[in-house]
Amino acid sequence: MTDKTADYNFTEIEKFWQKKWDDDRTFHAETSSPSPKYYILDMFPYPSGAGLHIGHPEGYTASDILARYKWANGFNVLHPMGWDAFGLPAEQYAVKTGTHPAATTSANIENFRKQIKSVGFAIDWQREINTTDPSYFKWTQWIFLQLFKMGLAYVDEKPVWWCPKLGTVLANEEVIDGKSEVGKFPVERRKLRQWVLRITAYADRLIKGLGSLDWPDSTKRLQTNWIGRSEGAEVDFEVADSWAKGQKLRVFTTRPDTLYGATYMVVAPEHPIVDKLVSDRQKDAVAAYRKEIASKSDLDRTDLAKEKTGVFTGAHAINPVNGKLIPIWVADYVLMSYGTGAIMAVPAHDDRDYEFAKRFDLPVIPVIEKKDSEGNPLPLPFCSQGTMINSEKFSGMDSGDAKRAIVKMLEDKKIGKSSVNYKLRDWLFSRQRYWGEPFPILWVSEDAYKAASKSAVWNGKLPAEPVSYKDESGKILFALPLPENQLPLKLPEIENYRPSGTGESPLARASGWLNVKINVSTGEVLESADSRACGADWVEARRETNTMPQWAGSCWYYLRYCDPSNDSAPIGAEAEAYWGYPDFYIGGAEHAVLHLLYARFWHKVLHDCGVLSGDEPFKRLFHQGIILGELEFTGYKKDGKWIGADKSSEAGAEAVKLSESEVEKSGAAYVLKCDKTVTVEARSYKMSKSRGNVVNPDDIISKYGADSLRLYEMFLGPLEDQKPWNTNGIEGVYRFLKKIWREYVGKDGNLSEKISDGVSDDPSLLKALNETVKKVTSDIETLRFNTAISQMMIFLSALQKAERVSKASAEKFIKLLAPFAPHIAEELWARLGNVSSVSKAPWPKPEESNADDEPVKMAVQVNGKLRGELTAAKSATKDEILEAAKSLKNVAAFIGGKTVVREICVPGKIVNIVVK
RNA sequence: GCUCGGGUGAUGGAAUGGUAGACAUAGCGGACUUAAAAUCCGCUGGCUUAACGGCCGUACGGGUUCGAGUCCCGUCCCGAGUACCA
Repeated sequence: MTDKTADYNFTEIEKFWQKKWDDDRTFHAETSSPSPKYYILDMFPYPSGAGLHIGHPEGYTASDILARYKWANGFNVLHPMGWDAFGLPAEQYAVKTGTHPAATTSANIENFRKQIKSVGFAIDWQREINTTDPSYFKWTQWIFLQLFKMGLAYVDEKPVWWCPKLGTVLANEEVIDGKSEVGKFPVERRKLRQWVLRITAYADRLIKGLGSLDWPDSTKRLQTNWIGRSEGAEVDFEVADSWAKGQKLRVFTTRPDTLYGATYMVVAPEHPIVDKLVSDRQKDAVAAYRKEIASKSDLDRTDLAKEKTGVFTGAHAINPVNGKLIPIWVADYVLMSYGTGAIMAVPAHDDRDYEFAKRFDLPVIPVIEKKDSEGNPLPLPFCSQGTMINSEKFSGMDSGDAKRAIVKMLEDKKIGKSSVNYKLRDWLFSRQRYWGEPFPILWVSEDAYKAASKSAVWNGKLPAEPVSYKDESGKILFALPLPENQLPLKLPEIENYRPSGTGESPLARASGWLNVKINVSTGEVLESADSRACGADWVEARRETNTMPQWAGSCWYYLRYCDPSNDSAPIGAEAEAYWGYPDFYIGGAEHAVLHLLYARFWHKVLHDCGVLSGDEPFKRLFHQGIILGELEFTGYKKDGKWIGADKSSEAGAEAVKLSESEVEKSGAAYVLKCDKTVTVEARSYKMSKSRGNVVNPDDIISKYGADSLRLYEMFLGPLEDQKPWNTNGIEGVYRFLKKIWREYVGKDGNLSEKISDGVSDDPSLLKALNETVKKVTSDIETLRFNTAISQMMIFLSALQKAERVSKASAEKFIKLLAPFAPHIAEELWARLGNVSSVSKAPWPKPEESNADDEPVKMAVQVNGKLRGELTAAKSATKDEILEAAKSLKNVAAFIGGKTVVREICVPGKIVNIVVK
């Protein structure tokens, strides 16, 4: 313990115990432990230059409470921390200042580690990891090679989001409303050679796997929608016109039951078949339309979505079910990237087709009928199920049955088949940046690739289909994986971190690193200029200049914590067998689709290639809600109407005068006790630098201590809710801690005289303590920390009122407090005479009371309205309780002169007497 | 538009269908103090009553129930996600 000061000197206490936990490695988890394991994972932070945000300690405190609670329950707990340290900010800083991103990163990590330690988390710092450490990204690269080998990584020249300002491409997920997620810069479409991961091959498994997971429903739904599986059919339509005889137009539809209602077809402007379809007469119009669309960014295309556009090709298709001729149009509301890039349009039963048909005066034929609750037919268009009409032999059928019947007919006639489509696209995996993991790939000629494929070095390391592309000079280059013994492939030192602007990363400027020779029999790599690289086996090779996106390192970090220094595998078999995967994973909901989907994908891949035994990484997931800034004044309302938007508003001048003194006095804008008809409106916003409402955890810790910060963040409200910060509110938990201190520590600094061995506690104190043990235990299990803290506050009031307390009870309470406020708990635990850490002391068990004569309070209602209250023994019979209830003065008054029709008595809860 | 989530005192929030507002903040009053801070005690949803008590009250309108903040139907408002995915 610290020196026996009489005051609650939180700064000294917290420093002392943080150092002791560090020195003693109190929270180090051994893989060889005989105890049951519990693995608690936080989403690791990006160590930004801005330092710890007030939101970080929220999730970390929650997981820390759980970790400490599990330690106290005899578990061997893995609660690690690490750094997701590749990323754009450090690189942008490098572009500006020339500082190496590694230097920025390591300084930021230092700062983050210091800040996180100052909150007093029970973290196993022996297992700290850093995604930018070569011993870590060696395995990120190794995993990429597994993906490559399995044919799940390929290159593709395709339109991608290019951000000129950032000089890089971005993933779909990183583009929000036509702007980059980072920096909010405009983006455009560009065709570039990119690495892509075949996540779509896992689409079904990624949906199915969700079923067994203990995740928030909303997150499961988000992922399911993101993958966007839809079942339907592919149908071939023959083109009727002479100039396009024999052409077939294949469409995807989820509603084959509406086939008889198809009155026209639409192909995407980019669809290659358009050239073949277009008639001479429509040639110019179609060309003009396609040009117009091509010049538009996707943002414009979406913006124009209000009014549908399109143009007739001049061609017609034959509806395969009824032989009718229907016109084929080109329109940008059909996307080339989904389905087949062509649709059959059924305006009667699709909103978009209906809108288009109305605009261009195309026929609308209803083929399904449905009536509302009053028996009136639903107006067109409606997209639900119903009874088939206008559909020849299918008329009269239920549309769901017709769907199956029509698909079967199409399959029999071989003009269609059932089919599944996904919204999910393959994962664009390369970035034109410096500060990321380099791809362990060399580009070589076809001959070199063939030679290498015969060598034992690459035996079983190459994909079934070689990955290749044609460079600007027309030469075809093949992707040859770097032999595993040459990992990690480190980044070269360069002077200029600016993107090359041509679509290549700054790595393209590191010519010594870039251009190498590789020995196709031994796999050795040397710089091009190296004189040792001579002989027939040595061939020219160029390294891949792209780097991996930031997601790569975070896709598997949870595995590395289990075995952080293993240099022969990403995770060893023993570590995997013992730790398995996180029992509990907590982090923000903003990662609901990206990180959490990518990590699941990699996990399944690693399972498939035999590295892992399990198929899903995160069995139990929880999202903490974000902490918003303090409530801010937004304006005044009078009789429900806005009378002033801000303090200076003239319209609200009178109201401002009325309330300003109150506002001044309380120092908070949202207090109103003025004119009753005037309300002050306030709301809270996300914390941001520009708004100036950022709360720095360091300031809170120096003013109130880490224990207060932890307690307050947990007391703020339910963990999963968004909630506003309120610096005033922290006074409450700070007072709570000071009160505890005063109950335990006397004025002389010794243990309070109130606490002594050998006294027996007052029954009411014992009861309060027992209730607190129960409530705190169950609330930790269910992560309801706010009510657990309330309960401890209730116990403290009981303790303050008691004249004496036994040492045993005093210790019990400290054990309950320890996960929440570990520093003060350790200090008081030590002052109570204990030598080892309170964090390892066994968790208190509630004592079940058997006393039948224990009095319980019950409410008494007459006709459902509360009329009185009574106290009865726990063992009292219903009759006894009812009699007591009826004899209550107020109850008697309400039932007097009336007939009792029913009596409800729930012992221990409530009595309700129904009278007439 | 669609899909979720949510509307409870001045504020953050409590309430397995069973005494609405626990706990805390802010406020008011009091004790201690030369004073302030700190600390302790009391009050604090609205209306009504001298008081006991009564009436109303969980966004709004209905319903189920002995009993509804909680369950069901409809409406309004706020927040999040998503968007021509055929």
